[in-house]
Amino acid sequence: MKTLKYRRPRGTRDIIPEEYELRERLLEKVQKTIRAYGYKFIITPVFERTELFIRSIGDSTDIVEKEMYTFKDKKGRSFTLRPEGTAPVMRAFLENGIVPPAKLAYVMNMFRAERPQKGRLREFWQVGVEAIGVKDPLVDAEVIEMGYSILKELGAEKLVVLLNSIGSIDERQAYKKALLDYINEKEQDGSLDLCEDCKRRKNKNPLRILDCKIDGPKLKDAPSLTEFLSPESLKYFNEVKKYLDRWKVNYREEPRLVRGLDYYNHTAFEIVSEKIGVQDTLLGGGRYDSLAEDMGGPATPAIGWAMGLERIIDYFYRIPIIPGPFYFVTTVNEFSKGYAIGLLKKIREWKIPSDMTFEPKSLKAQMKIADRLNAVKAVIVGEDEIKLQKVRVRDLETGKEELVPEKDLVRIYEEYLAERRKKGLI
RNA sequence: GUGAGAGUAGCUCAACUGGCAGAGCGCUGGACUGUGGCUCCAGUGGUUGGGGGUUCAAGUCCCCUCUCUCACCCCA
Repeated sequence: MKTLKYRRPRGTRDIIPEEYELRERLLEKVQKTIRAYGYKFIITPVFERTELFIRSIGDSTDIVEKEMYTFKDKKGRSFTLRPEGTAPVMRAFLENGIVPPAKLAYVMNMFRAERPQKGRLREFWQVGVEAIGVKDPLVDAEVIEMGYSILKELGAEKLVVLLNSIGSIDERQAYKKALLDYINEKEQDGSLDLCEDCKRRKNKNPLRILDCKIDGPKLKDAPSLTEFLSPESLKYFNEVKKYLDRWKVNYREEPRLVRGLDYYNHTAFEIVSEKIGVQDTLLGGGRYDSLAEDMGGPATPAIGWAMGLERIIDYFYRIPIIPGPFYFVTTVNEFSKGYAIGLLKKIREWKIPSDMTFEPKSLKAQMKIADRLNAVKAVIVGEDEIKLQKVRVRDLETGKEELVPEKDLVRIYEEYLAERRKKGLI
């Protein structure tokens, strides 16, 4: 390849027409469903005060420690390209005085400076929902069920909801301490030697040690998080499951499922597809009842999830054929071309997608372009047609031609639309 | 951030142990002077990702760098 001067930054993607079209369709479907559950869409700024993310996500999380795109403005204030949507949406909810209960949804791009791999980019798009202001097992179940339904509608296969309750912050704190005590004790009597990763996890996120491929199995008789949940937490969790059963959501309890971000409590979940590779989480979320208060707002319970658009697109969507102009106007010489540009303008005033070539080209070459663009009809304007005050309309699929007066172009277009509608193609 | 593999025409990929950079598809034109898709013919196409080194000679070997892929960490 010729060496270009500029290439896109690592881990980013250009959304070229094929993928753009595909996204539009996919998002249309997703947004329709989300609205059916009573959500309203919002957009927040791409960057926020760095502090917002550090305080809400947690300063010892990977996101904050090594993945944020942070920069300073001219006055030395620190800003960060959003690495996730929940904190900004909650901030917007509070700042705009939106009245709870509120169901907010978004389609926004996120930025994390990770090493890219399949299904993991530095700039990526998420569809997310946040149900703010209600604490009831029904909401938890509804949010999860909606995510599950959306993925199913999109054609994702072998879906499983992984479900857990990580308790209140206090309960989790108590458990963390018990787990660490247990581990420290075993390390001291020499019966346990943690791997390098887990030594690091001890300080950062000890709950993850249970999930470690090396050390996890060694901790079979460690205390379990469930033992530390209060009767209320357990009851709440059981009710969530009850509703999920009722709505026939395929879930599996996953006691080792924990959330990386600090603001989560109680219900935590992921939806994975067992059909795809290592990055199999299509959607992840949980409850975060203390976030609003942490940000200086009134105590407001909330729950939500985010879904990675690229992962869906990569695995479940095929490239669609992009529709071209409806009419492609072709000419045979300079005279007919002069006539045709007038006709083209008229067609466009009728708001019918249309185009033609301006460079002098043979009719054959023009037809070829029409075909390549996926045009529906070629409109041939030749001297014979002009003499008859008509145009020749050639159907590019069937090859059938008809000689009609100009204004029939509107009728032909409308008939085509009606036909497509009848077939449910629009 | 750690580890491994890869990068050759617009795209998909060839080129034996270092020895003239190729094919298919695409694109342009023609066969068919006003008719696309099928077929046939011709043409177009490259600093072999970039930089440096070894060598008579480097796509091929060595070093650096960029990007992609896979895995780890972690996550959507």
